[in-house]
Amino acid sequence: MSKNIRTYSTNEKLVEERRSQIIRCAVKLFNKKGFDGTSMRDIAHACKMTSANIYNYIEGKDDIIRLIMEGGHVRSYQFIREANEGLERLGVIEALKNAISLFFRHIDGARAGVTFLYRGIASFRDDIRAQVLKVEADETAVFENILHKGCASGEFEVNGARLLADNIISLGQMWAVKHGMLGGRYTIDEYTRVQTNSILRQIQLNGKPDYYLK
Amino acid sequence: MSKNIRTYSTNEKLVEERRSQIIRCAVKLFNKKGFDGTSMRDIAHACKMTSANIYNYIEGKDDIIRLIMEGGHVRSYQFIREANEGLERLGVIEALKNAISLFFRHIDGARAGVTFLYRGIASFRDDIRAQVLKVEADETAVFENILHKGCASGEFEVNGARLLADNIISLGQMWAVKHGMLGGRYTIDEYTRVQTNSILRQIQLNGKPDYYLK
Amino acid sequence: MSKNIRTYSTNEKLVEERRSQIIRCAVKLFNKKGFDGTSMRDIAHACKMTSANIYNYIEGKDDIIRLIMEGGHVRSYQFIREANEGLERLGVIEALKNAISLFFRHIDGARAGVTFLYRGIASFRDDIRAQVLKVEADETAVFENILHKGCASGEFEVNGARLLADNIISLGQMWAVKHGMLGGRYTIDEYTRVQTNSILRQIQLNGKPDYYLK
Amino acid sequence: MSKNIRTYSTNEKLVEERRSQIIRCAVKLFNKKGFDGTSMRDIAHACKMTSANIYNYIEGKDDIIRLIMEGGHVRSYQFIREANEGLERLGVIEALKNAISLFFRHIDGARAGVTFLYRGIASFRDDIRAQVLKVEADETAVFENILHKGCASGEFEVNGARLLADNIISLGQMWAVKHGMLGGRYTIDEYTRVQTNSILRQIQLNGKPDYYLK
DNA sequence: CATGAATGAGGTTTCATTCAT
DNA sequence: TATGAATGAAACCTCATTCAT
Repeated sequence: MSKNIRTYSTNEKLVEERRSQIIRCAVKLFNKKGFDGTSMRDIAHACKMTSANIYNYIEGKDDIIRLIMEGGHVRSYQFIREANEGLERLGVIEALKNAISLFFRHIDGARAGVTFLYRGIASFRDDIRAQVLKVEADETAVFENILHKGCASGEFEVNGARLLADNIISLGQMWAVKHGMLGGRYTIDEYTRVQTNSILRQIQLNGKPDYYLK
Repeated sequence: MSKNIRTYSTNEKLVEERRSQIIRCAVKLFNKKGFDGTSMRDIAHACKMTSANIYNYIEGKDDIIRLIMEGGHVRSYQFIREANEGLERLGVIEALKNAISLFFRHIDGARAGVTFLYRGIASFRDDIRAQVLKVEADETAVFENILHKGCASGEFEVNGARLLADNIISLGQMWAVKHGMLGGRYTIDEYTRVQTNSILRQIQLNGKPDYYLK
Repeated sequence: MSKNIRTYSTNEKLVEERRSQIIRCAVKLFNKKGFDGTSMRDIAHACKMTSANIYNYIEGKDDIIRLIMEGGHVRSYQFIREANEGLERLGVIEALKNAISLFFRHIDGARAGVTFLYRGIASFRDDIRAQVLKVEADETAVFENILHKGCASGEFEVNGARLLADNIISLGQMWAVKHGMLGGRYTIDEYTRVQTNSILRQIQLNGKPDYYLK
Repeated sequence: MSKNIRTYSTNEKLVEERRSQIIRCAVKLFNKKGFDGTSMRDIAHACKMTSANIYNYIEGKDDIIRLIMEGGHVRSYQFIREANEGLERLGVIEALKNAISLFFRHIDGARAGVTFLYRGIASFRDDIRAQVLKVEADETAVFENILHKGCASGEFEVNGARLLADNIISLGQMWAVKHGMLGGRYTIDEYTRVQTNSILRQIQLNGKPDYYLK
């Protein structure tokens, strides 16, 4: 439970439960109608509470953004941890494939939140925006790191590791943001496989162009 | 001038001028605070009119979205025309490079509008959303078409032409949406060159992996 | 309580109470300054609510017209029922006198509402206007019916029953609309008696011109 | 031309012409949408002027009410003059019939204006309302006067001459206000004849109940 | 004389939030 | 803990009116 948001309840369990209820409903509505286009009444209605009651669990509408963000960050850092762990365990090629898979699955599990953060970021308050960007940078660093390591070992040949890392992140976000279109054509696993192939092609494994493709 | 939006002015020149003024200011504000988070007063203040006067040139706030969209579409279809023209004139590889370059420059010339449309699309009214998606689909088709042609002639080897086309579009949008970050690291020309290389690598020109890279 | 108008309150009693409060104040203001000349703030001020709170009980300003109308219609149909009942019980002459008396008292009990509806009718939305006219037609039919019956039985001699019925209705409305002038000269009972005499004189009871006058 | 309303024009002819144009259009709109529901733009549009230009001929929107009223008064006093003249020339019965006929035709010739004044009167400024009521009182006095004279000479037997006079006025106004309904059933001449008969029946010409009916 | 552009004031309505219960 | 009533502030938009041309 975020300790930084005022509560009138002392029952942590309940606070947790209500907040997740609020966030779940709010995110959906925000994605449909925008943050300012969604009223507290809308949210209250969607999560079967009264709007007055919502204020027992958050201080104000803006807190919902923070909660969504924090939820996303927990997942993000879990992804980062697991990906880095993989890098220790596996060779760079496998580590990259592993990281991509983890990342895309992480995104897929939080599509609504990712979409909201991605779309809304420009209009968030400065401190919130900074935090979101920080996490995105940390995620990007995971990939950049793997790419650098691959280059150092001669296994990859990349020019512009940072940008390729950015691209990978964007492909993930694209899955969330454009899911309306993509979701009809691919499952997350197919999407992961095809995009992984494309990425691997870009790291220019001369002479062994296809062995890594399943 | 969009003939479909009510005006109380009869001076076409002025209407054009005021509308572009309105749009220019509005887009910036929308990107900063979101559509619903931006008030007509904000816009009026930004473009040094009274909010009452704005209503001499548009019917309502929603029209601003339409105007932004229409402006974007004119540019989009110009890109489509030029890219298709290139495809007739040039070989597929050059045609692809040409299309990418045109597309990225098109995006760069309308970054604010693209960002707004891209971010806000989910919350637009159905008819507007449909139009925006239609144009995006037409843009995507340009790339898909080139890729198919290259595959047919044996010059490309792509699996998943449609998705690669989607990716290219997304890379363009990324330049607009993440310009805050990317703009500091690359000029549009550098960005174009690096991404073009990455894309070309993905079309798997076996045996001639680098001749096309400048 | 009108079930067709949106409320954010769940307390029916309160809704009833607030709505009647709103209507009572609104009608007075409408008659003084016209519908469009009266602002929601005016109304709110008059009934000691905030204008925002009014919207907990009605959907919009137009609903006030509907509520006024519906209140009037309940009374109108009560008059119609009672008058028709009288026609079954009494001879035509007594039935006519009874109906006039009932009608005038009905009008007197809702003077403000009648005045508003009568004056404003031309500018109401089509559906509302149609309803008001329908009720007025039903009221007129009551008198026309009595007059026809009297003619059939030979007790009355009227040429133009329908117009005489219209006239009776108008005399009633006149009591409401011109009450500023008439109210100083007559009580409703006096007004009723004098007008009843005039009406009875018009039905031409040959040979017995005065026996029915008290 | 009303000398009391500011003009920027010195061409009396033009002022007269423009004002009558304005009034003619405004009255129609007022009756359809109410005074406050009609915008200057509406009026300007209806009389093919610009709203700015209207202000060359009147000081403000309220002046239109005054102009309508003044136009009506000219006609009213013409009616009063002619009716009184008739009373000198004719016997009371003929004078009454003459006055009714004149009055109804007067109303018919200015239906829109009468309707507007009748409906709007309650919301006019005090001085305007006073003037309208004054004229109505003068009109009423014409009939009251005839009725008194007829009673004095023994030709009439009326109890409540003033109220009967009021009724006659109301019947005339009814022709204007309810013309939508009545106009379909009667011409003004038929309406006049039937109502005249009804009125004459009320003055109780014992023994000669019908000789005056055509 | 007539016009089009412009605006301050004010209209209706919504909303985030509070508070007594 | 949860609720329903209430509200100040602000949103979009319209209008009567002015003024330079």
